[in-house]
Amino acid sequence: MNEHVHDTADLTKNQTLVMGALTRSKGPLSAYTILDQLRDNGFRAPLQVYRALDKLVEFGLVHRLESLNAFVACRHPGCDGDDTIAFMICERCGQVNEITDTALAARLKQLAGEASFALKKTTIELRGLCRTCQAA
Amino acid sequence: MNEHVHDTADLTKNQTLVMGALTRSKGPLSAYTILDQLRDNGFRAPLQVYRALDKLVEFGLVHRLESLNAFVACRHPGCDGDDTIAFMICERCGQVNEITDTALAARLKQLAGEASFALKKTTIELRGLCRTCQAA
DNA sequence: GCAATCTTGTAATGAGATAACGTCACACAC
DNA sequence: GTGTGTGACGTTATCTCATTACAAGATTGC
Repeated sequence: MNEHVHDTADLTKNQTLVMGALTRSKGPLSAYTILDQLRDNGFRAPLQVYRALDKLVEFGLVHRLESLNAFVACRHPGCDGDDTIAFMICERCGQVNEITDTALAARLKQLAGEASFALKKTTIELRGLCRTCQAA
Repeated sequence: MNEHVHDTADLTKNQTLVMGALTRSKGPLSAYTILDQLRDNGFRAPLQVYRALDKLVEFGLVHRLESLNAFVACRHPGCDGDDTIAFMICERCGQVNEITDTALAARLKQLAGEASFALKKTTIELRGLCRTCQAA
């Protein structure tokens, strides 16, 4: 199986529907919000959404935001398999900005190394106000 | 009200009980686990725990781990009000290591600044295996 | 005393996630 | 083409996490 699929061609029907909902959305969506949006497409139970989300996250097409219990479509321009992604989440408009930074990733890796910690997954989520929302 | 209380003297009864449960624990606890542990002390409803936790987090005595939906007592040696804390969470034994690093905090602050993002709260959680658990 | 405020207790409910079951469709060996 | 394995799908029930809403005490200041 491909390590980092960015091709929506080989997605299943449910995965395509969930991916579509996330892509259409301007911000992150909860699994239950997705479920509601897809009721007309035959979705009836949370598990249908969660199963699709699991796969999409595995493919790297979708990210999970731990601090929101929600999911976003990957908008990272050159999503080159980097798994150290920082998210800037605006608490007012809900927009999410995806950032990768080599210095940041390197420092985290070094800190883990110093503690002899075998790093598997990194979660970095910044909460605050985006540029446009600070005016209001 | 004090910005960063590290004195358990002025806690209410419920806050003291919840703090005690977290301090006794080797790892993070969920709100409902705390509830179960405090049933003998008169706790009957989740809200009693959540209210205490809210305050303890506000005081800086307790941290919330977003990726676990759980809480840990602050073990940071010189907890000097730094709000950029990274957690290393062992997925095997559940132990949590608290880390502050000025380089890391500075880089995040800079990234936020470059995006004109008004940073309010930072969540950094590293999942993996601690030194001792890698042997097994 | 008495009002203002904070903490508490309780019940009910909302929101997020998974377990356990069975079915279906497809690929591939034989 | 029959059998078998595998992966996706559907449904129900259940579990965990968190909050809303309302009432009752407790504490402080005047």
